[in-house]
Amino acid sequence: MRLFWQKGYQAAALPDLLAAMAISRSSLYAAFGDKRHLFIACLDRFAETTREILSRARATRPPLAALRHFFDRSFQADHADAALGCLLVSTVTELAGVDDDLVAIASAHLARIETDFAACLVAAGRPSARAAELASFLMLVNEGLRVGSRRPLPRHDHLARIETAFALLKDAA
Amino acid sequence: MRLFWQKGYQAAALPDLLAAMAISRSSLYAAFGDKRHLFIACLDRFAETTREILSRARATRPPLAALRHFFDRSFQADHADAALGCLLVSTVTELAGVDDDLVAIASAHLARIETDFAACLVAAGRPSARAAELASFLMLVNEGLRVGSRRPLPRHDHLARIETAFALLKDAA
DNA sequence: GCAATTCTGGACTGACCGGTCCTAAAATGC
DNA sequence: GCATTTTAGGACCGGTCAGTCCAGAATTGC
Repeated sequence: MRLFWQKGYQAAALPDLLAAMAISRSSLYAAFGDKRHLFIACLDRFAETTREILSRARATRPPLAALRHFFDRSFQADHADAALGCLLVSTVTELAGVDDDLVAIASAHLARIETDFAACLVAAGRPSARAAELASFLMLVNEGLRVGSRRPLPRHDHLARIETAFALLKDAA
Repeated sequence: MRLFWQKGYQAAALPDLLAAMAISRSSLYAAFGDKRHLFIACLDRFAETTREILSRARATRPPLAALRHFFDRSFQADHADAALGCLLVSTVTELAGVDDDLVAIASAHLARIETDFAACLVAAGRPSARAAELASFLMLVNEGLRVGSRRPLPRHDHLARIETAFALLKDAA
């Protein structure tokens, strides 16, 4: 999963995947069928762990703080995956027009995450229509941040972007 | 350029490119050297035409309306390129970790566009520090919208996202 | 209208891709 | 501890990739 995350679907070659998984070709094909189905399994797993980040944050924080934590977490100094962005977002941009079925899967996962955002906002007292609108905006911010995190910008810029986005959100909410 | 825009760098195969350009292999190699340099030429051209959209809008509109037009334009009903997103954004996500030199080129173009945003905001009376901050936010919105436009969502959702983002921006500005 | 030059088309190459297959090793059941 | 079943390893396959090359067509200069 990490290799797909770093390199994208197309650029992750089978020999690299095998080395990363420390198994042989036939084992991979026996377990997953082909590269594409392995990738789908990675998309599912990525979405699951991503949603867990938010749900775990909600267990220990008020709803809005949990949301903020969700965005901050990826950019913490000790976080090695900060520059990798989001596998789902990268998949959408890499494979749109190339493999639209995979894009549909990734997009559906993003939609579920957006629903989680909305649930968070409802828990924070927003009416459901407004929560949906703001959740859509948060997903927009998420997509933008994940693209931005793959750009060679100073770390401070990334953090400032989150800060500005949440400042605007706070003013409006 | 349109083919790279639709399919991305890796998935745009040379035979497809030749067909789209209606020239032969040797002509392409004589003119551009290789696929990679052709792609760089496309990145430059894309950035140039993108910046012209904003500069032309500024010639006939007040600064903030020009900015809004820049974002609206891509999603107009008659616009065939609406679902293609942004070649620079797609390049960043597709090639980060694969060809970081190309990512640096695309990222530098995005930075120039962000500077154009900031100039717009300064012309609208914002102090330069605030203009830079909001321009960074607009670039975040741009990156998010261009990702989103490659997702199979109803057209209305895309328009609503622009609406929400600008509503938040207006409240804060 | 001829000759020198430039440009074009398409066959060709080596490399690498994803996927298959067969053999050998390991694990399991008894 | 042996026989059977399951799993792993790596050689092998056709296909496609980006890039090269040469012969023939078009263009240019005069």
